[in-house]
Amino acid sequence: MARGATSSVRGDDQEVVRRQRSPRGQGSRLRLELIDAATRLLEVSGDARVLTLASVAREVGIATPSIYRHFSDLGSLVEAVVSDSFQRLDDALVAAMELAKGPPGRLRACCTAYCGFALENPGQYHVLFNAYLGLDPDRPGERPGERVFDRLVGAVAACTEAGVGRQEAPHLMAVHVWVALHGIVSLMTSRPNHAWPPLDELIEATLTGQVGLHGR
Amino acid sequence: MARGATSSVRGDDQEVVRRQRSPRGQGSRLRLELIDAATRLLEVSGDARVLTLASVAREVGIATPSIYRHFSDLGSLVEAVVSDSFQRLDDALVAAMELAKGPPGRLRACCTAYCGFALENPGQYHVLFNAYLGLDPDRPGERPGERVFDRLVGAVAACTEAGVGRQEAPHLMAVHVWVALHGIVSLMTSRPNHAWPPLDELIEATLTGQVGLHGR
DNA sequence: TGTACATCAGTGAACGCGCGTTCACTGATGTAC
DNA sequence: TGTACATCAGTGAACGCGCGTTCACTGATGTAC
Repeated sequence: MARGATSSVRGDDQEVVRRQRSPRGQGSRLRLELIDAATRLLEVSGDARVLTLASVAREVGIATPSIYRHFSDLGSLVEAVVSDSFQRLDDALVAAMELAKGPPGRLRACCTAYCGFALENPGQYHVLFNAYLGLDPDRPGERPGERVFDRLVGAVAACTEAGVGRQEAPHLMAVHVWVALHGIVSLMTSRPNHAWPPLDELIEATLTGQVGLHGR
Repeated sequence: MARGATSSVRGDDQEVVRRQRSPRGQGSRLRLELIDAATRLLEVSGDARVLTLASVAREVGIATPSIYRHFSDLGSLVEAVVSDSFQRLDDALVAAMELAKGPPGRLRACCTAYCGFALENPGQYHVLFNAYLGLDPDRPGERPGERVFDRLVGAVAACTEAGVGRQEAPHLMAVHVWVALHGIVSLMTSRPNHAWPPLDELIEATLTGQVGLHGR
């Protein structure tokens, strides 16, 4: 029986030592490893409600109770994962926009990066934007992902200010773009067998139809 | 201890007899009750993976093993619920279109009914269209909800044939409309605190931008 | 009309499993003296 | 330089719970004779 042993063997023949203990001052290393492991598991399941402390511990290679040193419960671990994921999504949008030129180019880059993140990390994206995050809907200011939406508003507004595209309320046009992008990535993920047009055509149709952008 | 008793009392003072047994030939009544109960529970959770046989049995008021008389496992119960829900969504679309006049009116009615179903039954809608239905993505022809999409294609095609709206491939325009509608209802459900424009404006913006329909 | 019997719809008890949570603990390592 | 000790990072055992699944069963009711 491998239980209680200090090492185990994985199917791929790689010996996995039961995770080396962090050196003295660096107990918070495990914290980061826990977030990483939970992120990987959520990427597979796409829902925080099926995540268990036991599975996270297994993924990291520690005993389940060790998690309590770093997180008071599963909820706060998930919270950490979610805020981390939102940050990486936002970073991806900012990085993509920095590389692009001109307001329409930056809006296009923003949309492409948004879809890219969602399609490369469908599970994480689903955790971030599905309805069952376990948020308190009554808590005021409880609007996770609002910063991401604001990037979109900013990118649309820059077009409007530059006289490119339709001269309508940027906030409203951004809503139209957001729902379209969300619909694109959600359905492409959940219906992979559907006959989808190429992603950039879907994005372009959205920008044309909702912001009045034309051509690339 | 109430366990094993033949009745229990609900909080609302209503005595609930532990469900009356079906008369002889009508054992399949429980089958329908199970589907109903599972539908209610899925409406709350929005994910088939957190549904349990025990919770369904509790909801109906029977012993858990009784479910096995009607469904071999949780999966086949969920399958029944899903196919039932898809049917009701499709029925809703057809009914709405029958009441409307003219191709653009029928397309609008179809979109409105689609969103109506999703916003009135967000949990069910989420079960139907999220990625984690547990479908085998490799099984050919495994495209649940395709019939619903085809309604949209038909409604768009009718407009095109009548010379209303943009003269482009109906199938492609229907894809654009579908992703937009899905995005609208998914995000409105998951971000109820967001400052959403009225639903019909969102739908109208989609029909204008993607099908070239103007005015109501 | 009466009765034995088959069938039907559903139950109760039991089992093993994975989980969350608690508790006292271990054992390596840095540090004070 | 040596050593006692505190601290830090993480463990193992135990518990109760809800779950899925099995099994032999119960008891009402329709039916054959």
